[in-house]
Amino acid sequence: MAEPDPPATEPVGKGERTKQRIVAAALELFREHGYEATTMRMVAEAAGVSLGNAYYYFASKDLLLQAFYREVHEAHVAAARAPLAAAKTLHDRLLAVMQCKLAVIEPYHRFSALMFRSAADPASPLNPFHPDGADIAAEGAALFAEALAGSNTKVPKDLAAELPGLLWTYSLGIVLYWIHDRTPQRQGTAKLIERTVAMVTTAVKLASNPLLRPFRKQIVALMQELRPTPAARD
Amino acid sequence: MAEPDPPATEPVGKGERTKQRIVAAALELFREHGYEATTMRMVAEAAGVSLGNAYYYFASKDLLLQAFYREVHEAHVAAARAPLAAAKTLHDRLLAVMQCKLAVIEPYHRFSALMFRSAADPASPLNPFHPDGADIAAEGAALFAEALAGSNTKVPKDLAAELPGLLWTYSLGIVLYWIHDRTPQRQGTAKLIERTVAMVTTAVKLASNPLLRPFRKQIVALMQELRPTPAARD
DNA sequence: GTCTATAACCGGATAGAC
DNA sequence: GTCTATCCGGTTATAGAC
Repeated sequence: MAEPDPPATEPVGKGERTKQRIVAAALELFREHGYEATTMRMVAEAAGVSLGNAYYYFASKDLLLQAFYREVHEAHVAAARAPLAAAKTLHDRLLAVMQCKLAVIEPYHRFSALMFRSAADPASPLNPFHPDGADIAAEGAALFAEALAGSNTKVPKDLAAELPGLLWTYSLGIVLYWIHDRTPQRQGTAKLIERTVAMVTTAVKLASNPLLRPFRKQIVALMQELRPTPAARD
Repeated sequence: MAEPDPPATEPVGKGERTKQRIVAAALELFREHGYEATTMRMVAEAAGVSLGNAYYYFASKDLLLQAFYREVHEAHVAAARAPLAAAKTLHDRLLAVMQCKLAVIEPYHRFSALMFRSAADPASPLNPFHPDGADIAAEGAALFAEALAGSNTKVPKDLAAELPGLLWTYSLGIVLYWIHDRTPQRQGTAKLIERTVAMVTTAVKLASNPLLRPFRKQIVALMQELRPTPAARD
């Protein structure tokens, strides 16, 4: 305990290890007891630090969730890799991405409800529309861009620029439904994904039809208008 | 104070008045300080009751929000009456309903953020998908049904049954955007309403087109499938 | 049995010493 | 960077008043 203990394989900053311990303890406890039932005191104890020290690293309980959020996203990207490589049609590729999402988040169903509660708060960095979460949003859209790019379905150029973002928003809606889904094995959400992916595919194919051009233009114009999100204060 | 005080004009139960006072005090404080900054102790004091007494009537702070929720809905219905009577086209009628909504909720913008935070929690009775709130959902849909009924736009029969509910969901989405809207006078949301109402109107008109029949059927089938919401436990 | 009040409890968050 | 000691506010237990 008294040795200097030089940094061997870990060139990380001083308390970086402590931070990791706290995150690990929190995720473990969240998984086991859910978000609400896990107190900061429990996290601190499990991580072997004091309550105040835990707050030194994470200014709020919500902030601990951000770590979770990122972990889930990375797991989703990883899980989707193989199915995406196998699926060729747009329908199958979208279905693969959504089904992977569902599989990845399932273990957290209980505690995701509370996570979402925080995510809906505009002041929370967990909120999908919050600037701090912009990178996660962009990465989420990127996954859908990949799903689109690998398919043989033709997408009108104007829509192609907006579609990944639209699909990411769609996936948030599915997650919202999933949170409230109390059917066994989340069958309701599974069904919903099947149905809506089919609808999305139909819609994308219809989008090339000249009849729908005005409608498509409306959507694209709206999306472009919404993009910049000037972060004026209240 | 010692008189029996027979019920003159108020046949209300004993503590009904107290309850009213608490709600009134809470709404006032919410409007002024926002939800989070308003403590139950403040509410109790403003209502002239003890903290414990406030909890006797409202088991949680969230429950006070339910009262607010209903008040807002009734104000919305009232505010929409005149504009609805004046507007003839579907576009104008939807726009009227949405603009009234926006006007009615504007004074609560600051505290609605927190309200939504609660509303997103599946366990909260504020949640739009929660059975306890089913009546509010139904009334919300009814308002859109009225907007549809009074217009001269033709809606395919299968879709007509689902459209009010769809439009109510749409309005929830607009509110979600509004909560995050930091533009002056909520211009962003106003613009969004204009744009999306135009799109919705376009979509409803297109829905009669034979080309879109399969897509329409998909939507209707999905809506019907989602309806029963069996409330199985986790 | 209906209502009201006081005194805790608990957990998120903070202040300030070391 | 880490701790201890508090604060603060939602919530609950419980005792009594009408």
